[in-house]
Amino acid sequence: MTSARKAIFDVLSQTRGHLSAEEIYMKVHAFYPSIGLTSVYRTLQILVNIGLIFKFDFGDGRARFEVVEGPSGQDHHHHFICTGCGRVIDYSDFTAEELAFLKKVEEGLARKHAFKITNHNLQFYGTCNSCTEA
Amino acid sequence: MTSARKAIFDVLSQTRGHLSAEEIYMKVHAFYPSIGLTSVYRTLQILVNIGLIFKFDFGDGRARFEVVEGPSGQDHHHHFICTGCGRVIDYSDFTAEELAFLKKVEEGLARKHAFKITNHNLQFYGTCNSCTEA
DNA sequence: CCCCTATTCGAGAATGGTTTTCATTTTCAA
DNA sequence: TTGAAAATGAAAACCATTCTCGAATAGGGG
Repeated sequence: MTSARKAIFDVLSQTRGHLSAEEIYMKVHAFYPSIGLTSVYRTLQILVNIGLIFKFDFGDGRARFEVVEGPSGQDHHHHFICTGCGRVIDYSDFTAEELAFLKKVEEGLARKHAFKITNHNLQFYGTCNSCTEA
Repeated sequence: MTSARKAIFDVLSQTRGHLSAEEIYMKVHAFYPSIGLTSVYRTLQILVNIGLIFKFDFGDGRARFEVVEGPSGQDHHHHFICTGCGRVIDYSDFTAEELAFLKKVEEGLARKHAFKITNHNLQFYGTCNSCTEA
């Protein structure tokens, strides 16, 4: 891991939530001015493949990235996306029920189709507080 | 709803699974040759907003569309995406457990943040049978 | 320290799905 | 029929992402 890659990973580790490639680029550029946008994209792809970060699509045309952070998905959470204003809120309750449910699905998939699940992504859509009022 | 829009919706209704905008365009074009790709994109956006179709992103750079088809999500299913070959397989088991789990999450979100959930999206990632062997 | 080779880097160009523009056509109510 | 509003298609624009390629860098022997 080179210094450029470490800088990108550090920014992701130290920032909570949903950064786009360009946002990451600007944050890294602040203290590592020689960084190029190409390297950001390249590094993000590597980190996703390694399994250190997640890549999300919230429907606004640009990918978002988050550190996995924590062994065995301890910081695992879901996203609620407001279809009114596009705001994204983390949601991490009901983990026990979720794990039980997901385990069942994984077993079913493995048994019926011989699929090996490594990851999942659950997103909720709806309207947030202020958008419901308006 | 105009004839062009009906043609697009009909194609989606009569085809199972995961069509891209261009695939839809080609299918509609076969019996409605005057259709333009612009109208396909425009109509798809309208149908998504109305709530008649879903829009998915499987990570291959193009959006996929499916009819909602059926009141109160009766044909609801999830997607398993093979990270090896990109294949997408529908999965619709464990609906009872899922509904119970999702209901809890919706209640939690409504209580804690005053969010109103209208939809959700659950995707699984992993390797399919043939990719695991290879 | 210094080569040497493979890897990584950044700038700019290219890519490609999607959106915008805009003039034309169609719709539909009066 | 008529006229305003909505819808249409072709082409251009858009823009996040990827590709290209020559330069810079890393890092393991000598």
